[in-house]
Amino acid sequence: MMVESASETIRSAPSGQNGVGSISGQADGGGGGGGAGASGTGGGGAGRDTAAGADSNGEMSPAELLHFQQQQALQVARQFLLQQASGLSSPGSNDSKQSAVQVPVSVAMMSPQMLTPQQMQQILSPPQLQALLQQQQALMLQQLQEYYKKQQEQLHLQLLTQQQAGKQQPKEALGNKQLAFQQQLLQMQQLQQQHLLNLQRQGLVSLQPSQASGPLQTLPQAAVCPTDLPQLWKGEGAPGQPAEDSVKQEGLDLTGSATTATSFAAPPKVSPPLSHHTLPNGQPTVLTPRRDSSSHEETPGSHPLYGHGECKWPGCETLCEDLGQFIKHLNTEHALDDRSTAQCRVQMQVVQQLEIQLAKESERLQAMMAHLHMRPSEPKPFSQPVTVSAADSFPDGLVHPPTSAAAPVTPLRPPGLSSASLHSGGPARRRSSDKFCSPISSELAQNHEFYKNADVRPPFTYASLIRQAILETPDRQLTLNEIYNWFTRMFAYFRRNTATWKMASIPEVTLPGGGGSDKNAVRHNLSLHKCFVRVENVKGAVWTVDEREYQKRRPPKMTGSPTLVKNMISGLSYGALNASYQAALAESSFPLLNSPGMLNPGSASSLLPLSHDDVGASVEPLPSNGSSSPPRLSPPQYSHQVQVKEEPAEAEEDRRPGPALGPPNPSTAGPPEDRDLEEELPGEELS
DNA sequence: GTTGCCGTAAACAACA
DNA sequence: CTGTTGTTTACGGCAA
Repeated sequence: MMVESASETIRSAPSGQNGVGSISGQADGGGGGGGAGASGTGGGGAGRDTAAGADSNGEMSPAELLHFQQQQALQVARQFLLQQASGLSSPGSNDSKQSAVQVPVSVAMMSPQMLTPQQMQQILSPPQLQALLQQQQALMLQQLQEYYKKQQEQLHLQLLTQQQAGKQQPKEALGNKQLAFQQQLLQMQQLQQQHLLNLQRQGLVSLQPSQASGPLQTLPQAAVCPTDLPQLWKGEGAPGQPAEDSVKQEGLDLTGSATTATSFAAPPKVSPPLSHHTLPNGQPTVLTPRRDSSSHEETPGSHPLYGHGECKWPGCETLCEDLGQFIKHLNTEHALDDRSTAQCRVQMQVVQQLEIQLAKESERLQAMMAHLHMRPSEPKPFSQPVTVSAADSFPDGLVHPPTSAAAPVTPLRPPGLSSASLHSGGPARRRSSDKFCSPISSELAQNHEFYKNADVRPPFTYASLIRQAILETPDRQLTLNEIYNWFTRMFAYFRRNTATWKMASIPEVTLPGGGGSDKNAVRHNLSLHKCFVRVENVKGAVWTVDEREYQKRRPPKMTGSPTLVKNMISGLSYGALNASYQAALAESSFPLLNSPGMLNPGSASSLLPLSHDDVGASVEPLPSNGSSSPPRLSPPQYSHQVQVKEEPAEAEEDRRPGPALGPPNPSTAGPPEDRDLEEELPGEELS
């Protein structure tokens, strides 16, 4: 998995698809520099030393040489560890801050300021988290690229030297060297294990049986002990390095014999290719358990590094027909060698960096929420946690369209949106917001730019959006195609899916995440909801909105429970509402809102609709006024105009939109059904 | 556990 | 024949 995700991320990153971009963007700037610098420092230094050593090696006695080389190896490894610990290597935008992180991430993660696991979970949905991780991973990988290469060079140099110089005891030399490395790796492993454990404890990482199969699971207690190492190596299980096998076996099967370290040290060279069944489980250790979640952990016959028929080792996408073949591939191509170990290290760093980043972002989110007076642990925010991207979007309270970052897919969170409303676009989503707290019109107005540029799925239902589209037009009517256009024009999200948008029929580029035809969804909604009325126009058929019907839809909740409405409208609701809205309210000090009348559900509903465009249904009143940014009228004025204009207009227009000839709007007149609304709306509105 | 809403997918028909 | 527009049904997820 990791591999795959990494590679994917990298690929996608450039294309600028994800919102996470925001993060990455930041990271890039600072991170790049930081990372490079760090790597340079560590790797460079080591490299030099190594080189020097190699040169002089020729004249040393075998014994000396060996010793020397061992020292070098240790040094390199130490440097690496050092970097890890100090966070020097970390690239991220946060170098400066990161430097502060001198402790293993795990420790950092545990800092008090951190959100609780639950909170984190709420904030970051698995997919989002994953996306974030992937993004970060990509970044990290890139940034670590240099370091990695240097390390590689060094290692190769060493190897060459060894082979040349120590023909007599090549194996021994190698063995020693490996031993040294292994020891270092062991240390790193320990760090990592601690990490995982910490994460696990925090609930950030849920180790799945299969994933954890490795050390953590099998040898919980041993997690921190050498045993893990083997596994790390085992994965790469090299034909050339049998030791692993044995080691692995030991590690896995024998619960944790501390001896492992030694054990593998001893045999470093022989290798019984693992055939193994063990392999499947073993690998994982290394990295982020989470990522894999997508695939096969559950299947016993699966392997964390194998999925979709291909090897997921970082940078390797070799196709393997079956697990057996894959294992073979794993053992040959990703054996325990310098390259593999280096990759492991890189991966570890990636994970660590991600963890650090996650911690930071979480913290940021918390601060943001605190600032917005939102309850950190929102009532179960929506199943969709927000991508925490970032902070970027925030400071000014204005939308920061991801410009340079290329409108990353991600989610910069629209300033005005509550975390709830944002969702990263997975298939199933809940537009909770449109249920009551967010008036599309104002919301859109506020975040117009944001939605236009950020690939974020708007937190509104299709129905709401369609309605919005229609109401935005002077005539209050649109053809299907115009509606489509509106969607694509207004939302980067739909634009992105243009291909699918066009129609399912066009196989074209079916975006992976994108999925199906939103067009179909639009059509479906138009047909399905009574509130959308098709009118035969001169030009053809156009769609209009039957406001009553539309309101009728949701009100059930609102009207149904006056108390609810009341609450929402009243101060209580404020708390729940968006900070931005609140702010808007405060600013505009909309009289109506404060007026007792607002408490009355009926009045509320009447007002709402008035507000500009969407106001929909429910309790959007709040936002409607102040927030509606588009036309900058003074709140009162604006609202007034709207009211007067819209309501009546709607009533009439809806029924027979403009030129509508034979307005098939039966619904309008229908008194019985609309009672609640009709009674309330008309009267109040007009009044 | 039920219900309602929503999103998605898909089959189909009518029409240009 | 193909593509678009509409309608309808089914299914799953989620929240109340």
